[in-house]
Amino acid sequence: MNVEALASVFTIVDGKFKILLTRKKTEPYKGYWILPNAMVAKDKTLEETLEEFMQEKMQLSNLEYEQCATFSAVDRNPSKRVIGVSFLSIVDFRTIEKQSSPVEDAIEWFEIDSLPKIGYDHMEVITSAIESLKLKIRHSLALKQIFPSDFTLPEIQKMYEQVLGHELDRRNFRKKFVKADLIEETGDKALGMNGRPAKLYRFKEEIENKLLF
Amino acid sequence: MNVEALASVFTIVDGKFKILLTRKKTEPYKGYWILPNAMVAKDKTLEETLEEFMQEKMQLSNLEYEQCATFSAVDRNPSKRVIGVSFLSIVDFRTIEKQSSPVEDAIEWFEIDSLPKIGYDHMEVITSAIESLKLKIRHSLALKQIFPSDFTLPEIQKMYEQVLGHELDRRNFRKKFVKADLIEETGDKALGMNGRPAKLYRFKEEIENKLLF
DNA sequence: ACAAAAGTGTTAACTTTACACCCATGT
DNA sequence: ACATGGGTGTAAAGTTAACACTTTTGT
Repeated sequence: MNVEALASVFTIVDGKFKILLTRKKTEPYKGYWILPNAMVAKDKTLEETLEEFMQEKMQLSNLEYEQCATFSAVDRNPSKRVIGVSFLSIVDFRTIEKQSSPVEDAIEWFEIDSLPKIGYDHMEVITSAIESLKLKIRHSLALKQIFPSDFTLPEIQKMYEQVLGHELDRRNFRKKFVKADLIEETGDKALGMNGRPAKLYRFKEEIENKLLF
Repeated sequence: MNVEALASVFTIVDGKFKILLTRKKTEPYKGYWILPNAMVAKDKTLEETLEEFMQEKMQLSNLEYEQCATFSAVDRNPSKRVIGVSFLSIVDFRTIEKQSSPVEDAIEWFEIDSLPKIGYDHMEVITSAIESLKLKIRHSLALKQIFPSDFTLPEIQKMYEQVLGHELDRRNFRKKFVKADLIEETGDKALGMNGRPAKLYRFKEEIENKLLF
């Protein structure tokens, strides 16, 4: 039996939620986009397999992965039987850019509401990952992964509005974060936008994993 | 690569939370207790494999299983490499009793706070299942599985207290369930105990999956 | 000075908690 | 009649939701 690890890696670029996909170069599903994935070797755990693959082939290191779901439909891969274990990761886009190698032509970030044609059962995997993500971002620790430092409250609010699917009140949103004792001002301001510049924040060193929404 | 499905089946007997284990009859881990588990065949999904096994070997049919976690440590099984996918199920004990066959000597229900010696990495699997259970019973739909009908509020409260690990106020507990519009009286009362008999309830036909705690 | 986006405070509605007495049964 | 456990109401505290004006920047 073959077992593969699949990664649904999410990030935020310019206030838009995006997922990392790679284009398949060979049949089956040639030209379709799929999730990064790697077959598990006999002497590796799923997590080791995934981390190595993501580092070597996707130029993404030091990501944190969380198990998400396992897919075992007999025909999910037409070539051979493969059981897929999916992982969820959320990263800070600014960190990625620093690490990324010059050119990786078959790797791209897509907005989650305008995905290209997806190969295998990966649309199902993505849908399940987004559901897990909805649950996950309700907890404060998850946010610290996406926004390790230097975020503005309007930024983080926009992310919530996209993932939760509805608008939130700016004043109440701010109050929630302040009362939860999660963030502190860095002292700087976000420049380069229209209007009054937003204050920059970071998450405090030691935060509890509180339920926020 | 071998892949197995593992089942953590929970129930309540006389107000006590219990988990189903089987005793291993052969080496390795002879005499230890382990979770029911079945190797996945090439032409079966994990869910099919588990359902068939539980029905044939454990005399438990029509259970609902929910995926829980995947275990891939290289040495988790000393004989050969096996990746384990764990499932969580919660059942009404009265339903089981009706279905169970005369004698199954190596199958037993254990209270979760006094488990026997556990083989393989199954203690880790159980711990992870209990964590998932804690999250799960906060949602109303999960409760409907354990208590399909004819439960009393004190019963369900005792379960919450065990799983959540702290005591709850009887009056506020009741109010929460009534306001959530989840339950209705059957009209009968639970007899055979000391004190005033408790009213019996059932969950309403169509309930939303609300967060209760 | 105007447009754009950020920051802030107060009040009302709702939810949660804390708490004490009465009720129905078995012995 | 008494012991046991179940059922109920109310008030205070805390939380959430609704809402409008002022501030800081770029043009």
